[in-house]
Amino acid sequence: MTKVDKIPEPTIKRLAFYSRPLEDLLESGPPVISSERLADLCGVHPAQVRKDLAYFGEFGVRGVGYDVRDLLHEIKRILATDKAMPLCIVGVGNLGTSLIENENFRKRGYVFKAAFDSDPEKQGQKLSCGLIIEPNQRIREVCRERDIEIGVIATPRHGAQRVCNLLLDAGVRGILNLAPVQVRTSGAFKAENVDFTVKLENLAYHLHRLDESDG
Amino acid sequence: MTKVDKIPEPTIKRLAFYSRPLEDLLESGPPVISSERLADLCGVHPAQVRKDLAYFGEFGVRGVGYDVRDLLHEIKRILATDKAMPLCIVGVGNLGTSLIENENFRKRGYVFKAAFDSDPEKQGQKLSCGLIIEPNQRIREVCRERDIEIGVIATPRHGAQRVCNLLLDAGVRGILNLAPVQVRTSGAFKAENVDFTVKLENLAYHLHRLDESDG
DNA sequence: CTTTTCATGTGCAAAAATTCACAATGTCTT
DNA sequence: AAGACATTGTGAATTTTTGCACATGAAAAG
Repeated sequence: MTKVDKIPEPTIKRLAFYSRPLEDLLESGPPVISSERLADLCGVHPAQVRKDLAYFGEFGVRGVGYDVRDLLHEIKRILATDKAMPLCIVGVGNLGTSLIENENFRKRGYVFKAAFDSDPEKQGQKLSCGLIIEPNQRIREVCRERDIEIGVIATPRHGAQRVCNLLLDAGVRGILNLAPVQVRTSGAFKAENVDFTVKLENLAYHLHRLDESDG
Repeated sequence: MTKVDKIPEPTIKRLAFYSRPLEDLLESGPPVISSERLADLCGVHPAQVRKDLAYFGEFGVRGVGYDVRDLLHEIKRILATDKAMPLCIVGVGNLGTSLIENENFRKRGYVFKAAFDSDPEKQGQKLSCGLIIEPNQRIREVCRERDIEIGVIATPRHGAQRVCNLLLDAGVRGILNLAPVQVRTSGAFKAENVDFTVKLENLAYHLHRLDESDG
């Protein structure tokens, strides 16, 4: 299907970037876009855009550019966001709630099918989306029942690895971890860690560096 | 101060990773750690750890390893998390609230000094941390007054770039953007974008790929 | 005091990712 | 129908990042 076996990881990340402005253009914008313009909208190099897309086929027309509708469709197919993907969340605090209610998740086919929390106070509560908060003990049973594919961890830091293990044991194949630890998975299971503070520390480093080189 | 002028960007990211297990070890664990063990805890290669650290000095003792306390201290100094860093947040929804109340931010010296929202309903409300939600029109005035260094954007997608411009105009030097767009900055200003759905799409791609190669 | 042990720090090689530069190839104009 | 023009797709060059392999140096043991 694809030209090479191994697609670079950064390419996958950028495909998701590319889809954002394409969605806007689809609603209001010219029906065709050049690699130069798309690159500019995403803050990357035009050749990068072309090379990234070329891994998966020849989607463009020389001298013209890429058809916005077609390209978006292709990217969604590649990233498998054209199908519904059942998720569950563990940890229904502020962060968890904001994810469950997040528009962008639903819009891309990510549907929360279950919510868990270890706090007995919260268990049994009904969320705005209709889900009932279940105790962590039921992770295994419920995930198998509802064919959950991806587990989202929004617990405090110290519970995260334990929850991760529970989820993998429950047949979940991927983990999105928002607790500030690197959770570890074995074998074919994949975990993505999102850590806001890492990004902040990055900013702080660069700001601080500027100060030093100035003074 | 440092051995080379240009420190690789991935190195900075990893320094933040390294600090996580070090904080745990500081509380309960051996006072010394080898690059091998630290690498293992962070899921990277041991030589990578050594090389990353070596950019900033010789922190280890040959034949022994790194003193946990010293190393953590050095990393915090490098990342400038040893000083308080004044933040503001724009967009006090679920996500915004969860950030303001986030323990890890405070623990690393990131203090929210102002909160803004464009919704008149929210303006004037008092948050649990004591801050009063201000209208976006006051961003310029308040940020200058309180010497805000970094602005966190937790608005819906479409307002993000406008808010970013407001913040930069208000003298903020870095942006942490949590809306699913790439916000653009000019000159010395730096923006970090955090997009959960990008990570999910990454997971989805890999899961889907496994399916295909199986069947 | 010498030897052994162990893990760091680092020059160098390999791998990965990015960018360049241009041939290929489509559309538009006349 | 032919030439001008624009933009893709891609091999080659460059840059960046990672990993190897070993000399180096500190501590512990004999």
